[in-house]
Amino acid sequence: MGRPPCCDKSNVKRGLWTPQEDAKILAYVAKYGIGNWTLVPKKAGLNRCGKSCRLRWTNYLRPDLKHDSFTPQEEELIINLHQAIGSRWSLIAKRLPGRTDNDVKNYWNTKLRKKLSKMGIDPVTHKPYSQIFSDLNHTFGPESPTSGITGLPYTNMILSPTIEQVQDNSFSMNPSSLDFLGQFQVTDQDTLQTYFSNEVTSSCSSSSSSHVTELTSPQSYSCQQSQTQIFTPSSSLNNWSELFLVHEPFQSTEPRQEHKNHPTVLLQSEAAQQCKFANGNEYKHGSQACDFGYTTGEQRNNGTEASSSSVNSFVDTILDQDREIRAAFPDLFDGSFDY
DNA sequence: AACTAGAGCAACCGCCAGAGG
DNA sequence: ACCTCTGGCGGTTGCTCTAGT
Repeated sequence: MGRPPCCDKSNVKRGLWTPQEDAKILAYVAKYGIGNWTLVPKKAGLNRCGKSCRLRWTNYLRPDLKHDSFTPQEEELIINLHQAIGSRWSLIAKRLPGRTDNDVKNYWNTKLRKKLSKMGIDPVTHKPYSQIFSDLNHTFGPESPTSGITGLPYTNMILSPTIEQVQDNSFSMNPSSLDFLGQFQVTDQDTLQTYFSNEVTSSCSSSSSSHVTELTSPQSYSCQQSQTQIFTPSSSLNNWSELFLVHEPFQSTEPRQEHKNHPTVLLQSEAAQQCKFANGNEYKHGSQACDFGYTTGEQRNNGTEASSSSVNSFVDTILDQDREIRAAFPDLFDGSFDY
């Protein structure tokens, strides 16, 4: 019944490969080509699991692999593709000749994720942290039955980490954490505006004068509007869906109501703030250009009506983004892509 | 010089879909 | 039809190296 096991897993070598073992794999492939990996250990004289041999070949020994560092163009492509299709590393790697899914995954986990976090962008959702906090304000804010701060003037009060938490990186963005809500304080928006305006100002001004082509700092993004706020907490959401799962029950039953006498902080800027890579390419998330933060009610009145992400359902948002993703990367989808 | 923390990366783990027996 | 394996994949671990103290 069934196939025999490929190897005795308790009796195979594990750990790092030696040059001698690599040579055996290379010799085997040169002689027999790529085929049944379960036969490789036996034919090549290796005391390794066939699966391990395959991994060694695909991730390291393949002659077409690049072993040099990632270029800025590759970085940008990874970020764009990750935004489009998530952590489908094999698909992303197929767009990067000479790179494996393991390479791309490692590079993302060690470099790009931190880089985006430092730039005030959540690497999971590719949304600016400010928008996430803004969304949270509408989830746990005055209109939420769980808020506990009802009765406070709505205009300037927002939920936020404390300045100290941001400064010492002790703030956790994991909504599943027991301490998650406890980290928030009710903060006067003006205070935060003052605190973060310096950061935003320097970011915008230096980006406009910078000619660097590598994504090395927040200065690599430029923002074309000035009234934005960037949060840079120490870590990102572990899982964006967790936030929606928390968020959805409160917003799905009834549309969010705005207090006419207290214009609210908008969730998204309708005049989509253009965020660009230093090389001039735009960085977009979802269906709108990258939005670093709030606009005020006054701005809203001067522009078009805001489209709050909490007004649209999560599913609608996903479907909208899906359409754009398919348009941007048509060859990544064969028509059978499902959520 | 010794120690520590963090970064980088190779390798492993566990799951899944499809295929073989 | 059922069971088990293979190949592929994403997530995670743990080792090595390096920079900082």
